[in-house]
Amino acid sequence: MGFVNTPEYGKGEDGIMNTSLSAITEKNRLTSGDWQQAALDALSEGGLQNIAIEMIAKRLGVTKGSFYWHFESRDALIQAALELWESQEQEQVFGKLDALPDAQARLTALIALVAEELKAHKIYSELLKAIDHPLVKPVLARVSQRRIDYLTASLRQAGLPRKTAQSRAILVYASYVGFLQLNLQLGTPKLSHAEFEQYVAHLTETLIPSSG
Amino acid sequence: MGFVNTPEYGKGEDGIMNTSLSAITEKNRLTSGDWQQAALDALSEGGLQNIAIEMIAKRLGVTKGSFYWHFESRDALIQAALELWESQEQEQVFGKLDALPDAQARLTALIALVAEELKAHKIYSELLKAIDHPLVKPVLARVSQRRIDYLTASLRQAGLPRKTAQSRAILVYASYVGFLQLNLQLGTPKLSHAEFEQYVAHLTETLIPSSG
DNA sequence: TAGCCACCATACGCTAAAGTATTGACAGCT
DNA sequence: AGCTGTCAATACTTTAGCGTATGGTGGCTA
Repeated sequence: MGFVNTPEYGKGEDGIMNTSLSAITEKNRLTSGDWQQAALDALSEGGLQNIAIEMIAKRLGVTKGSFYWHFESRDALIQAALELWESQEQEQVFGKLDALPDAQARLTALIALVAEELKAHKIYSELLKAIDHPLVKPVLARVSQRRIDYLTASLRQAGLPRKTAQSRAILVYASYVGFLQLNLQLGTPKLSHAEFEQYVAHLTETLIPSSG
Repeated sequence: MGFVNTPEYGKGEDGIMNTSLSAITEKNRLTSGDWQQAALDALSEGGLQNIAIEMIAKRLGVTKGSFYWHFESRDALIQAALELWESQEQEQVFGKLDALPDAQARLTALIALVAEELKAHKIYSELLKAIDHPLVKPVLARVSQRRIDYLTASLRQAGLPRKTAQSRAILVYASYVGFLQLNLQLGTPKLSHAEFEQYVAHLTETLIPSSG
């Protein structure tokens, strides 16, 4: 159950004590999990290039010497952090929605979930900008595909025919990605709270099939 | 009418001979316009970080020594290239559409225009990924806002009430941006030609008001 | 034809950031 | 107490890319 179960980045045995994630582990000694979480924090703040070892080291209160004990290279850290994100991702996003049995409720809940906590999607947005990196691309492709598939299934359950559901799922997801880039990254167009609410309402009306 | 009319990057007088753009100017000597165009090419291929002086110099058959005669710095090149792009942009995208008087025809033509030549949007897509750069952000904000405004106006002309048109414009443009990132950059979802056609048709039906 | 000026080459300096080598400290086990 | 393994500090090397300093060449004008 440790975070480092592939032999590439962890040099030690990693046998027992690798269970805590956030909040630096007891006794000031770090685990690779601490580095992964710190890397994700840095990523969400300043993009992939902000995953800089000396900078994260300073933030963790140590130096590079520590880092290169836990990881083989910067790429290894990135890869491990992405794996962590992908798993956290899957729990958080899908875990909440699978509870709802009704497809329409699930779809509107999904939109609300995105609308409410935009900041939680910063990492996805940053990864999108770093898509050129060979380690990022496959992760993002998997996550995006999973989400689109999930959307497609929900739309079908909501009554759309197969082909329509496929196109609609892409449309919904593309509008999500685009809005993320436009509003979160670019800040354009600037929307007041009311305008934002109105946009969300319009989006729901236009793209989510109403019960019928 | 030269490309360098702000005194920052051109050191010479630039008085007369700055008229040609692509296809390196006569006699193997370069103009700042050649550098700008080469920078845009590099940008569309490998992103902003691919605007690397020595690399472009090699591609143009010269060395850095040439570059720093024409420009003060790398940032000056980026800025000049972005200005060039923004003006080219405005002609190409809006020039074609303004010819059509009917709003609906304009909207469907717009979608077709995007669907046909995706590669022409590579630069926009790359700039979106480089949004953190202080020189990129304002340009992209201007361009995006102009397009959204244009969309809003067209949607109003097509019969949508004001508030609806505003939300719809954002929705359409967000779906454009998102699809760009997903398909152009990520390659997900992979669509066959038929599926792509179907998606475009679905998008038109769903988001563009039909004459009535 | 002398010479200036636009354009370019060459060689160098500088910095940020990754990665390496070596040594050190502390904790737990024997 | 002494060993050993785990985690970390320090100092170093390396690389990429921007920027600078300076000198060279070919065409245009006086």
